[in-house]
Amino acid sequence: MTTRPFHHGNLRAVLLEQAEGMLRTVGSDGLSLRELARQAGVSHGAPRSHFIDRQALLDALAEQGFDRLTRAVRSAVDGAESARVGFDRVAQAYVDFAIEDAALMELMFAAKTGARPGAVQEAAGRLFGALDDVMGPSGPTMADGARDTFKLLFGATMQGIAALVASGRIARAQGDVLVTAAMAMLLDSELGREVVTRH
Amino acid sequence: MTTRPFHHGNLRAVLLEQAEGMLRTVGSDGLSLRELARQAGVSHGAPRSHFIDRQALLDALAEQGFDRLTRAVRSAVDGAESARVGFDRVAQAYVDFAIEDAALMELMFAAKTGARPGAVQEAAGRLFGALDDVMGPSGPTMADGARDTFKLLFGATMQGIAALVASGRIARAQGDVLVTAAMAMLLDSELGREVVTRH
DNA sequence: ACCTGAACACCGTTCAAGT
DNA sequence: ACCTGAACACCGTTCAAGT
Repeated sequence: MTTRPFHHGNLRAVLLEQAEGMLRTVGSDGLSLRELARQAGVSHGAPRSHFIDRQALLDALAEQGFDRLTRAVRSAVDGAESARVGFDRVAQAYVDFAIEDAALMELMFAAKTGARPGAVQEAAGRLFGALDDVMGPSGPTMADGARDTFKLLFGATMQGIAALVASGRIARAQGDVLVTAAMAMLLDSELGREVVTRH
Repeated sequence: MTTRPFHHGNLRAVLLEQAEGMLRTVGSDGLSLRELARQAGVSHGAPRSHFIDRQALLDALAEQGFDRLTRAVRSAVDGAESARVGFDRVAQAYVDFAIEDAALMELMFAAKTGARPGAVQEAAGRLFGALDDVMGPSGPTMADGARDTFKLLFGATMQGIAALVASGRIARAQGDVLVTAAMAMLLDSELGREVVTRH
């Protein structure tokens, strides 16, 4: 038998997994390092070996969140027969994620009081990059930055809709209506028709 | 002379004003009731007479924020010669507010872990109502809910753009580009042309 | 009605010490 | 390299007591 049951070299991963669950139940305000350590069966000082402070844990959670959302986006794109269907599925995956893990989403897009570490920004960049795959190849006459504008507008709109649902301001069903309306608006716009090519 | 310099019957207002400033510098995580009491020159138990707990103070801040944003929206609409100009000005005011007071904006649209008190939801409703004034009178052939869909989409998009800027993901200038693109998209869309009448 | 101040449980962070 | 456990300063909340 061993006095260190499972967390032998993987305490960091265990803490992150537990923290993600705790985030869903008590929110980021209620997330406590000491409680996390207790649940993991280690001393309250143990997390220090993996996260320099509480903010470092929150940043790691945000980074992990971006990577998970990126995977969800990629998987939504896979097998979509057109850019239009791909975008509709990505939009739904995006909003689903943001509602299911509202506190995590807030962490990912939180206003930076201090400077954000590079790892989080890079993970955000990977999400941004995944959206390229939905848009198809870049056209020859495409204006500089038009694709970026479209991608950012897409992300901003989905995140805004999800925030309305997560805050209880509107019902989930109305959120779906907004997603449909937003996608029609985005894809049928001049910018959308210029930028989203078929594939 | 008096031992209670200024806070005599208005401690609540003083605490709220200080808290709003504190929110800008340290964020909502760093907002401490005891520090607030210290700055106001009262004992650490004094805030309890006005806010039952920390969450009650945060809710009061959110409510106050909605009312201030509502005033900003109303003032942006005043004197606008057309719905189009009105919406452009409202959009700018909205994003300005959200960037200047990013932490407050997060509080206003935060995911509800517990139930939100009615006062906050009502203040949010007043903001929503102010947007009606920008849209002009409702047309006779207008589909049910189309106006609501448009208003919500407008708010969601602006909030999403502001979150991208506030989180340092994009620069302020790029945020302005997104606002312009979003307004063109919204107003030129089928929904927009149906819903925004001239006045 | 509003504020004081002691008391309590909890927290994040630091750090010397162990393995 | 990773974890323990004491120590410290700080916090939210409660509550009897004062005015």
